[in-house]
Amino acid sequence: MSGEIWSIAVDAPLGPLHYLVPDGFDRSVVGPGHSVLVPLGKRKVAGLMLRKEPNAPEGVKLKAALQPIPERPPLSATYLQWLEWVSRYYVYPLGQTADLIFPPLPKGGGRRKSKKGAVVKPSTGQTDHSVNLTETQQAIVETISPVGAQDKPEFQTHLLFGVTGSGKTEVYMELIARVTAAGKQALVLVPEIALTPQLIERFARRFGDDIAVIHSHLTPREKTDNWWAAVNGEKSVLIGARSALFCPLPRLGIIVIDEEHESSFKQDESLRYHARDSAVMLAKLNQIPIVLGSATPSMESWHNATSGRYRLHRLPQRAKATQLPSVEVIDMRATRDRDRQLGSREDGRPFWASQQLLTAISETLERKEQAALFLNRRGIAQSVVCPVCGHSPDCPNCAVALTLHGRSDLICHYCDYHESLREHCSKCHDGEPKPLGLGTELIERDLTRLFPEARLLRMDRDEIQTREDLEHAISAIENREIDILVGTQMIAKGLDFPGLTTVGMVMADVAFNLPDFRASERAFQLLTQVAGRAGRHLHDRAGRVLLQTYNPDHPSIRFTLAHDYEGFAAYELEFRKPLDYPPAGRVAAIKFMGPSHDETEHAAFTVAQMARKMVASLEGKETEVFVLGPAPAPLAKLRNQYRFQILLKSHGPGSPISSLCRTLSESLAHRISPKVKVGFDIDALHLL
DNA sequence: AGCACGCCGACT
DNA sequence: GTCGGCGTGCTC
Repeated sequence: MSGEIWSIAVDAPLGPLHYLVPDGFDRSVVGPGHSVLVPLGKRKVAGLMLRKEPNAPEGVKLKAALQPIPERPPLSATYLQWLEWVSRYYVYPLGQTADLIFPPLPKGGGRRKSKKGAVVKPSTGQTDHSVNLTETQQAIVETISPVGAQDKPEFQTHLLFGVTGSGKTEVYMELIARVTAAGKQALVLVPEIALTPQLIERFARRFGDDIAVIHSHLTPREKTDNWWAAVNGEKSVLIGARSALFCPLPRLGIIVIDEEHESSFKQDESLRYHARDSAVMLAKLNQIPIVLGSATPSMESWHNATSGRYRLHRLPQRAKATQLPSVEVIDMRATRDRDRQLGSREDGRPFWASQQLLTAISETLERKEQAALFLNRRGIAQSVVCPVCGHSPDCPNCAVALTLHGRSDLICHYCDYHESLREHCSKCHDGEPKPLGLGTELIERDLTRLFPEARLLRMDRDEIQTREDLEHAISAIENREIDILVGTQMIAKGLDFPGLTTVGMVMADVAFNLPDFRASERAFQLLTQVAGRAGRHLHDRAGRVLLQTYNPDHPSIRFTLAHDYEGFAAYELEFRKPLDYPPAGRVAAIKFMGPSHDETEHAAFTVAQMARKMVASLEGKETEVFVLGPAPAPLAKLRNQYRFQILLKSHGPGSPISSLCRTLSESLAHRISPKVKVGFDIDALHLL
């Protein structure tokens, strides 16, 4: 059989393989970026054609490609190049990386009684094209995308820095309008949790049904329909969570990443890509602008913006005439000491609540406004502890304590293992286990007692499990059917309720007491975000935010109090620099997972040794790289899998770590037990 | 990742 | 005897 030899990326954890594309193949479907079905061993898998090769590697008998895959549209050279970058940089097989770019189902297959074309519920009234930008907003739009520039666009990363309510979305929409008017498409990525009906409705008011939406709560069919609507150019605006980045848009003209600091843009399994960073590369390859927006930019983006790599745009204050909320710090050490002196709390006040917080809630209720209490932990108690022997029941599958829910349900927050709380300690059979710590459920229970007349709603993963749950909750709050809201992260992000004027952070310490170098950054972001929920629609006065903490002097608290992001960033960057933490240096984690503790640990030691040897041989030639560990992962055991990790840290910029990991992954094949799974986490977000 | 092959234990 | 467990090895 005669034909051309092509290297083809196959859907398997392998590098590209060579295949014969027979002469009889339809020439119109042969070329880089086209998908073909190829034989691999005894099975048939999808393959992506990369390039024509002059000859086959020695000692292999070429197989012939079987047939084209019409359900997979051909990828442009740009998307192909981008996929190759993603695959190389994040050290993940190209064929499996490429698999993410195609829809979950074939086009139109299994046609159902679906509302044809109704990709987005058309918004109620008319679309509203009236534009009322402030002068600052207008100036920013002009700088990023002057009228007419859509025809000769240039690559530039813009950081749009502005507090909640400063009007970032208006800027996005005006930029997008210019791009779509020029016949191009816009990609908008938002964190999954922020992809609310309200947000979609906002875009729908401006762009009508020229919108496609992709998020994880769609059925595969809906996802496929939206995917095609964007890929065949029917829709000009694609709004989606992280994975929408992999939707190959034919006329991409601008990318927007809202809340760019959100850690959910990083996928933390299989292909561990960062959607923001990968999007910047996609924009660069397309030579188009990309806009990152945040009220609390990541240290990486802030560093890039202040060093001139990105262009910084400030939206100074709230666009409407509302004030920033007033933030008060409540030193819980004083509350605790007073409680101890009194011996007991005769007023029935729960240990987690200061008098100031309870008073603020009462006042809010009297004004018929809404209050929200935030705590980043579900359940009644963090754990239960035996007062006699100190034992806490822990999960048999994971290395964590069980969390108390309700009266007597002990639940593992990682694998969902359940057991009942025994009356007596299962270890010493003597003491009666007592709850330790607190969670949203306890707060709700105490509030029910303290404010019996108030209507309470708890929003956390136990209560809100589906998108419908979320929508119901949101509309209940909007319709003022709720007086006090208690919740986790879920209520901190993107929600905007006119009646919400008072926000309490029950224990700010939960965020920054984690032993991770990003803990301060995350705490500052969270505190600022939570604070931003209060009084967004008040005109006569400021909303009120109360932060309860045992560390009132912590920098995250101090700078939140002063609404001073830039001060915080300067402080934080100065702290990281001497330690080579990002953005001063780069980090990566090599993760090991296996059913046997010893084998997993051994594999990690073997790879660490290989890495050290490689680093030594690079000495002087490249940027310095440090190999740390291996050490047990923060969650040393998860779902009966033991976990170890090696950390790599490099001094200065550049990406020697990624290429080091690539070399490692190629030479690692037969040197460690096949039972141990190895994953590379380039630019890892969670080190500890 | 699949899917083979292959070498051991325990079942009608 | 052979059915089936999963260790090991390969896929152009």
